[in-house]
Amino acid sequence: MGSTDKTAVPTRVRLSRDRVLSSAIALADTAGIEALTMRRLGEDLGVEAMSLYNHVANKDDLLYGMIDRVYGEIDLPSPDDQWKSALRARCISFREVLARHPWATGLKDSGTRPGPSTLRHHDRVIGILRSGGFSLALTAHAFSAVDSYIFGFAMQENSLPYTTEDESAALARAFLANLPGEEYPHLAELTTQHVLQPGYRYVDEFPFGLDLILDALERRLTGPQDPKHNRTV
Amino acid sequence: MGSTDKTAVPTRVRLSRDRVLSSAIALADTAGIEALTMRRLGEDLGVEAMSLYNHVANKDDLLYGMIDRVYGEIDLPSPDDQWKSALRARCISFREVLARHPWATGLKDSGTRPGPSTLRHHDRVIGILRSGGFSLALTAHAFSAVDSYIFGFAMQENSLPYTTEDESAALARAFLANLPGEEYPHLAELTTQHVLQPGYRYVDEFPFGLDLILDALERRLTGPQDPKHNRTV
DNA sequence: ACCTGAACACCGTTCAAGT
DNA sequence: ACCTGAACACCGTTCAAGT
Repeated sequence: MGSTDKTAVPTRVRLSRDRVLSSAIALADTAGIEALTMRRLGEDLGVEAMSLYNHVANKDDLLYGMIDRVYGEIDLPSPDDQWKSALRARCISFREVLARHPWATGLKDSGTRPGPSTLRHHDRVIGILRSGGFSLALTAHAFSAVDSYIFGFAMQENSLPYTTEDESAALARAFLANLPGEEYPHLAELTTQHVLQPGYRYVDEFPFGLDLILDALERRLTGPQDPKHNRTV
Repeated sequence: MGSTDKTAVPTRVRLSRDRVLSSAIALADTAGIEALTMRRLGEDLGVEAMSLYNHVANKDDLLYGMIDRVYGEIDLPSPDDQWKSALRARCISFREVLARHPWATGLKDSGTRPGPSTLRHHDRVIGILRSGGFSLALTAHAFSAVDSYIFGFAMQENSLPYTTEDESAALARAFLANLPGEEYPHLAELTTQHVLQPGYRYVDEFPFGLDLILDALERRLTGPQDPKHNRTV
């Protein structure tokens, strides 16, 4: 329509890998990963599904690209900061990113084909620990422990069937109503006396476990050497 | 063939929800969760896909049933055991179960519709912590921290592209060959100097993080009260 | 070089029909 | 009560054809 092109054809933004990835992430964020189909993604971009294959090799490649974008969103702490506060900030940012992109939590492809943002991120985290005095073995231990916790927490958080606090309470109440309390007394007690108390939000559990791990790592680092776990290289 | 039935029709084992679940788990274990389709599952059971709908409501219901079976496989420690060793044994069993059924790790449905085995398991874990002297708040903290770690570890373990130690080394070597080492020096160092050292297996990282968390929980339990995290009910 | 239409081999699920 | 065949509305992906 109002195009000043000499051809009367409406100017169309060219497709690109970047645009495909951005649109795919937006779609997965808003409609869920199961809504991300090549046909629907093409529709969102005003293009036939088959055109996407000019910019991504296949759907797996698309998912790899999306995952690398997610890693790129995590705040990269400066390597000059003190290891504990730097790592803590990075972990908090990581969880927020995974909450923003729930579909990314279960995607197991990050390990197989890490993209440039993923590699940069990993290198920085390792560097922070090494600068903080961690041996190679303790660095591997720490990285594994911390990221396992974050991934697992995000997964549990995402698997909760509610989003708002009100919904949460309503569902916990419904859950409790169906629960044979005499059969599961401890579960019933924890639900009524703790989870259903005003102000409870599962996400608030995150810092407890994170600080538990970080404090324990600090103790392993500065305290007496544990020959079982903290052998030097 | 050799049937002693009065009808000459070969006796066929009747379908049942139990048989459907067992067959589905076996299929997912051996061929991967993406191979678990209603048609393929029907084939394995010698039946048309549509017959399955007489025993499961739909595919989601099938997955719920499978998840509950998985929870049923976790060793339930006796509630009379000391909390730390009981919880530790349960965590080790849990990780083993998830390694046996990798498809169960990413399934987020456990929280939404817990089955009887899942409820029994949760009730027992909560009971062990409560008997060990954990407040309700600390019980919730501990449960979340420990299970986040286990789920996340299993996810990372399952996302590794190899299974045997030799494969692992070969792939790490290939990874390293493609890695621009000057761009990611810390990642390159950790890979060559630690991961590629003989005898390294990622699964061996598990007890480090687990004991890190359990020791820290014990300290929170017996040590000076932390008003931020360990408030009583 | 990039986009498209038709086609292929799949999905989960429904429904009426069989026994 | 349980099983089936055909059908529906989807998938990811290929391939030759268009521009």
